[in-house]
Amino acid sequence: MTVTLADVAARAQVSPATVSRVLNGNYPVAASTRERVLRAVDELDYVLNGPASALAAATSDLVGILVNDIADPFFGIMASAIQAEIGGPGGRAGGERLAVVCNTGGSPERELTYLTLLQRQRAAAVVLTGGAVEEAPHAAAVAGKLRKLADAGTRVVLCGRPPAPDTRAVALTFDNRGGARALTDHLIGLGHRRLGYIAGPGERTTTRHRLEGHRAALAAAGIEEDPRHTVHGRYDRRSGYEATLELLRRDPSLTAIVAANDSVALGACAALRESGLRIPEDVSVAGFDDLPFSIDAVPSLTTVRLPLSEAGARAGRVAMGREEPPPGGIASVRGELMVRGSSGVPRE
Amino acid sequence: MTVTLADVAARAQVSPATVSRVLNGNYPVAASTRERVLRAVDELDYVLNGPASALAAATSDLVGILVNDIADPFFGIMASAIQAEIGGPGGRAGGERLAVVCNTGGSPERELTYLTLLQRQRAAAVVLTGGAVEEAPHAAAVAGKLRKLADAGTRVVLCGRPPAPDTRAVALTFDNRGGARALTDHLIGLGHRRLGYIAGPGERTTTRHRLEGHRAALAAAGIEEDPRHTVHGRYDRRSGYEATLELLRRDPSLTAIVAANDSVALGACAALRESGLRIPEDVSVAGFDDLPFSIDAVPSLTTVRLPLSEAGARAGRVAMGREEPPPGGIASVRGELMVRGSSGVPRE
DNA sequence: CTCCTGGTAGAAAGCGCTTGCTGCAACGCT
DNA sequence: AGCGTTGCAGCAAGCGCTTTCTACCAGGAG
Repeated sequence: MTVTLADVAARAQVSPATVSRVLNGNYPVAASTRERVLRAVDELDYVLNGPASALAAATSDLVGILVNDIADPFFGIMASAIQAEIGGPGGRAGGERLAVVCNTGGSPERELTYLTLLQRQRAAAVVLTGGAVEEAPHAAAVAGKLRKLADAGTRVVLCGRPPAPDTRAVALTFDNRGGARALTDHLIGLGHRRLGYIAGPGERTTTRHRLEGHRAALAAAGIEEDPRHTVHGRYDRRSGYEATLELLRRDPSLTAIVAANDSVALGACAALRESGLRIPEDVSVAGFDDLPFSIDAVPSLTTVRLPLSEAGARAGRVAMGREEPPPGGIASVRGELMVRGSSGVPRE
Repeated sequence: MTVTLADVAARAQVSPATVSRVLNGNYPVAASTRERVLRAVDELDYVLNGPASALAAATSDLVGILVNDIADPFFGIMASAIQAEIGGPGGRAGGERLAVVCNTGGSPERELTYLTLLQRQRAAAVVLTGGAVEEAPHAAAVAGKLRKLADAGTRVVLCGRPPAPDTRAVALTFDNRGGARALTDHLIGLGHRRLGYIAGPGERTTTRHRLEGHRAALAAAGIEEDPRHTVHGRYDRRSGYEATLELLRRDPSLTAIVAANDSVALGACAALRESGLRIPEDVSVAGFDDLPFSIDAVPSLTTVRLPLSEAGARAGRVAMGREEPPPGGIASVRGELMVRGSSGVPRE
């Protein structure tokens, strides 16, 4: 039923070996022969059998991209950039690779299972994006998998994710701590003293790093930290909305709210507005990531811009072996403070 | 180096066939034997070789999801929903399938190449999302591929995409025309007579359908169409911004702007605001899709809600053969008009 | 005119898994 | 007791491709 290499070979009057070589182009084949083969391929509408090829060659052209939440533009933008470099079809690289993005939904188990699935497929490379879960057993399990993948020849790259020790994985990490520090410094510089902080899920590295940066800024300014001023939630709008109401309940005198990311910040804005508070006159708001919609918020969001596309592209190139990994396999990518309309001098 | 089925078999003192059957669970194996095998698998840390298995079984557990732009939440949300149903790891289905999303970037060639790649991998199913390109040769090429995929046993589902005749592909189509009609009807009902329309790229089905709905509403209200009132652009914020300035230049007396989608609408809002026009007092704005951020716009966006998640989930189930396809293989999914703050009675 | 070399093509041995078929106990029936 | 069942396990033949090794053909050198 389906056309095989042998069929093409028969039609072109050559051996299967020759057809394979023409298709892979890694062995000298006379021009006339090549042409004949190519014609046969065309006439028969032959499509290579990926699994068979992967089995025989012991490698596949699959590249996995793991993301925590594909519905979140943060990951969408990164995935898009990574994938553009991987090649996928149309990428600049000649070798067509199937860049596939896998949605872990932030679940450690899923992450592991996807890694296994990718290992099973003998993926050529794997890029893990976004923060990791810090729970020890899981971190160890992931590290183990990554090590095995690397052993099997799969290139592993972490993008926007902290380095994984002892894994030979290249890490392009975002300087969340530094970005958060700069952001809160900015707010403090404006005169704010009572700042609420809406953090992400407690077990994620991203959450911890941003929170640490925030606290470092407070400490540096001699502002004592009030435990009531920090609330944990998810990385979404809804969470920001609810957390803001909670913060306001705990301390109505807050003059600024720092959110874990832009989506959360948007939710915070909505909650403030509904509470009759003006932004930034009554309360300043700050986000993180600088996703495209942040500039359209009213007022536009003060935030920390993360070079998602650039980092993704670089990760993609490294994964393809088209760019040298950074020295030591680790690079820290800095964010840039974007001061916009949502932050201002506090009232009183 | 790597552990194979045979190694596991040796360790468990059974034949490779038995190990395979334990792993696939589609053949009776005595409990004691099964347990022994499972233990060996565990001890050896065995990982099935996907390609080999796919080759032997002539099917793989790959499911492809094609999207036009993975950085766009419209697709992210759908992909997420589809994938949750496909299973991926953690899905409700037992059989672990690797749901992979492929980013075509809206390019017809890439779409085709991805389809070939998926065909090459002998994918179990393929879900194509979003509008299609209408150019005849390309449409034919895609239809041909889909037919071949179907012939090879791959289930093909279209989600938010018009039916592909003669392809046996199941289509869950959004009623873009109806939604657009309702939206413009709403605006006309408020008293608007001079409406600008920012359309998407001309060659996409989505663009055409939404535009048709809009025009149908105008015609029904006896409003003559002014060619100056329609501008084409891309489906992004930037495009909305520029198109709005252009519309305003062409006819400063417009009282409403209907955008191809929410992102475009956001851009339109920004342009209006910068032009010193109030929304909706001076100009009403309407979007399409009802993406999460639409409600956070100020004022919140009047738009047409498309059940992205629901449709995606359904598409995923159909792709898995877990739900009956709609009668005739085609279902039209309706949108719901969401009237919010960005639309109001025109001035004067 | 033979020998060697460089350039191509073919033969064939797998890659690791699935599965149809066969084999063989143990069992229950008449 | 004899024989058909039933339940499980193994054998072995591929699945379609890659790749090593061998074979061959020219042509130039000796």
